[in-house]
Amino acid sequence: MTFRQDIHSSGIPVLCFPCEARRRGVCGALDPDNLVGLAKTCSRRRIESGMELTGEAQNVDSYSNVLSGVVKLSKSLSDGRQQIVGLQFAPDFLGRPFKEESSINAEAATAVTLCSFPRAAVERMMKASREFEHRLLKQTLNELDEAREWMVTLGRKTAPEKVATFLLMMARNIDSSLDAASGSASFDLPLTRAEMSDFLGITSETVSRQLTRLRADGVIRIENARHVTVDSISRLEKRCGGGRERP
Amino acid sequence: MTFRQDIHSSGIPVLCFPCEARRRGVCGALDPDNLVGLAKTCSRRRIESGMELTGEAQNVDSYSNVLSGVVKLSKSLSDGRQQIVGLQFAPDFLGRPFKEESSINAEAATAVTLCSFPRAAVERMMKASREFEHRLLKQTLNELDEAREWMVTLGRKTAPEKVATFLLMMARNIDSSLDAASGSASFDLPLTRAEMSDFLGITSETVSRQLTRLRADGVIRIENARHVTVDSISRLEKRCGGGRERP
DNA sequence: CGTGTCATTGATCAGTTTCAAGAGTTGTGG
DNA sequence: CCACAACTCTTGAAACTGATCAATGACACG
Repeated sequence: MTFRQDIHSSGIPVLCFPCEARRRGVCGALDPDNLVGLAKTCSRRRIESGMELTGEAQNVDSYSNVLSGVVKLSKSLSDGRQQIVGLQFAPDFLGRPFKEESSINAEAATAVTLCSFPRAAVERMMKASREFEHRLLKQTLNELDEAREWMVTLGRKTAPEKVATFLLMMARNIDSSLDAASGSASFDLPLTRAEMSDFLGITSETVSRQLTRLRADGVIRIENARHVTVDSISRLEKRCGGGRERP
Repeated sequence: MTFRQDIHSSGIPVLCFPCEARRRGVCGALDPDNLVGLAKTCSRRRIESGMELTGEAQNVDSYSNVLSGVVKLSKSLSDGRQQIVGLQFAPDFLGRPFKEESSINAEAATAVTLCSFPRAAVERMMKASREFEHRLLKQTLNELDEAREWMVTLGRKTAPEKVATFLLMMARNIDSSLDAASGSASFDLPLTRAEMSDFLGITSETVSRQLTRLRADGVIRIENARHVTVDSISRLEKRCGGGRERP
């Protein structure tokens, strides 16, 4: 893979200049020098939906930034039962530092663009830039918060609430309609019914039934099984089963 | 709270010398100078079972190391449903850095000893010692792994498997019998049936029934509702519903 | 225009919850 | 030291939610 390594007048590699990971991701931690060093080793890859990025119990030889698309992280039991334990959107950092092998499965849920770095380069960067490690810590803490939030959904919510919670999460993460605070959202689901069921800890039939119910109740519109429109986010929120304690 | 601030010949505060957090926790990151600085601000506290350490949506004004006992982290929905999202054992670091207020509830599940530091002191230490932040990152990554592992239990395991998985986790964390690899374990449950149910996403009645079943099947012995003995860990493992993919 | 994958819908079934009652424990005060 | 109160735990029966099994429908692709 070849790309221009010209240095922009600001000292930032052209490849990195428009990159989301520089603004909001871990690369924002790097000064131009470090960024140039890392950019030399990186490779941009487009990955088709359904491709496996890292298998469970597989060696980790690279880390990546998610530049577009959705990556699903999953774990499975030996009898085939599967649980999706997280979704990553741009500009999340993908990979588990400080461990020889991954304990989770990473797979492209949609078409995905990654900016990948060899393991060694990331480890060098982690040593070189304190801010880099700091950002990693912050992202990890956020992921931990999200994981725990999801544990409440998995352990304590009913099937209708689970599906509503998922839709709300999607509306907040990948709403393609421009009007942010308009109270409505419209988006393509990045997951199949079966994947949603693995995320929510229910069956795909139940997911389907609950979506049908939400449509019948006028909470959502389903254009073509993949595309969903939520006219009133607040109505959807009411179906998520109450948030934090103390109103 | 007063304590001797004498400096041991090694330069390590006497209070810290025997401390588990120095050997395996975040304090191990600190050189004697930093350790002395931090020790000046710390206070050792004994907390009775059931006391709340940090409420949801409450300001975080201190961080702690868990020195003994078990701390339970939970989240709850507005209608009272509760989910325990993690347990912390010695010498875990307790608290959520970089956030004004906690989004989870921390409560002493058993009697607990803490070594608490004012927020500012920890933040100073995080700036002063790179290794300190590094250890925090490592612990956070481990907690994330554990949270995701638990998501599989919550989302994809049956009630019998959930209870077995919980017992196995306890056997590994707080086995009081000395013989480590003997294949047996004996311990006091740190949680009531109701708390176990909130951890496992089932009802306390179901927990009770499953424990009864495990006892009837000879997998565990129940001495007094709180104390459990597992004679064969491997038999217990078989009831956890299969671990990782690919045997 | 098959063929295969994914989604919907229906009917039945099983596991878990709910409701209810009783058995064990623990602590308190007479 | 015993009796009573307050819990926690166990057990049973009925009710329900969500799973399973099965058939059909929708859509994309060769």
